[in-house]
Amino acid sequence: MTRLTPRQQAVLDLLRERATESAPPPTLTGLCRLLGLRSRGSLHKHVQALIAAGLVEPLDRQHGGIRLIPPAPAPDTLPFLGKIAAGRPIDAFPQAETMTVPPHLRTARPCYVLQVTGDSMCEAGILDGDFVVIEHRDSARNGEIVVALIHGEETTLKRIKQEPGRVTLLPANQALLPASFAPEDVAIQGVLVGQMRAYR
Amino acid sequence: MTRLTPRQQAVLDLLRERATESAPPPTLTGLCRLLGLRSRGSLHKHVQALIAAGLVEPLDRQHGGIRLIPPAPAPDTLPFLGKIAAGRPIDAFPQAETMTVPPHLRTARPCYVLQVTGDSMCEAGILDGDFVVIEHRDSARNGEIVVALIHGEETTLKRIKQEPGRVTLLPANQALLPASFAPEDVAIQGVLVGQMRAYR
DNA sequence: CGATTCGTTCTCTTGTTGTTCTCATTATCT
DNA sequence: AGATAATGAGAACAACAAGAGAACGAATCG
Repeated sequence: MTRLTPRQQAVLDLLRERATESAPPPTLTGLCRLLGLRSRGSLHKHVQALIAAGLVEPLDRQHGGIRLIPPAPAPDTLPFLGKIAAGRPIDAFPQAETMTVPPHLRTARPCYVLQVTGDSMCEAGILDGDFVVIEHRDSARNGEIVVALIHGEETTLKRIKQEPGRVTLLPANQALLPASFAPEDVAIQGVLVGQMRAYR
Repeated sequence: MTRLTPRQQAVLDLLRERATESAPPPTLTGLCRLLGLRSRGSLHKHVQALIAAGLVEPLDRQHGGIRLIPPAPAPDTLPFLGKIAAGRPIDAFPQAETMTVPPHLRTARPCYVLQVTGDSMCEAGILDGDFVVIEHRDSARNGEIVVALIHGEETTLKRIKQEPGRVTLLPANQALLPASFAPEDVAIQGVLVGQMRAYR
């Protein structure tokens, strides 16, 4: 497979950008306006190149015109959403960056990546600066390490213990103490499924 | 192979610098501007010398947007050589399996992947079952975590401390003790550059 | 039915790319 | 001093990317 030209890459990026929004797939004419082009014929060449490269699939003609649907955006790249610390909310990046993640560090369900700041989980082998892969879901089993939103404000990475009428978040650092909350004060935002660290 | 001229080395350095960024490979004209040159023809000679030396590869798309890609563009699959433990040699797989590794967990030099068994490095955040990315080289700086072959028999993962006439391997587990050897009894097989863990 | 919009195909033009060539300048070595 | 290599400028060329625009068939809507 030959490499993409810069323009083809731009078209692909735009398609992937629009894919996340719950909007209908754009038409050729719509893409032209988004790219500032005035000729559908020119854009058609780029799209055909993307189809030939297996990066995009055309949709059958149903509602007036053929529309393009972008494919699964590269299975081993996940969105990198920002940093997480004990006691601070997530510093979310405005635009989603991505990070490539080995398949065995993630699950088949939607996942995302955070970078840990702080040593609240150091005894569990999660150090300051590590990257963690989080499976996005809103419930967890006891003993799992979760991303928890407390009081709608703070987001933290802790091991969870759920009892009737009480939720306890346990750090893995002897210098820190467990904290208990009412179940309605804790919202689970994901469960730890993988971890990575670079030594440099 | 003849030596590189100073100018060729400068071009190579610049290409390697730009390689880490996720930007598209530069064009000849772009490189000219970066180097302060006004003639693509002159730069072309240097690039051809680098290609002849096998240090750089041109892209296959001929005529019309050929760009230069620096060598060893870090394929994201590395050989997975087996398991490593404190006190046992590497259980090498007969045929090399491979594992995909994110680019930021490895270096530009040759690397491979091992799986850790045992808890001898647990206080450094490396637990039983973790995967470690090792850069293949035969020397290390003090304080780095290395794969060391002892007496030509046992292979272990430890933090290294090299003194005149003595090499000490320090585990990161209070239950274990450091071990000192003569320099000729310890062969460094690689240095830790990355680590991964799957929770499942 | 006609009007509109869609994808598709085609030609033409423009700009940029890598490539090759000649020539001038400078530094280094014998 | 003279020879050699390194370096750069600049011109010229063919190949390609990219866009504009026209034309065609098919499908939808009023």
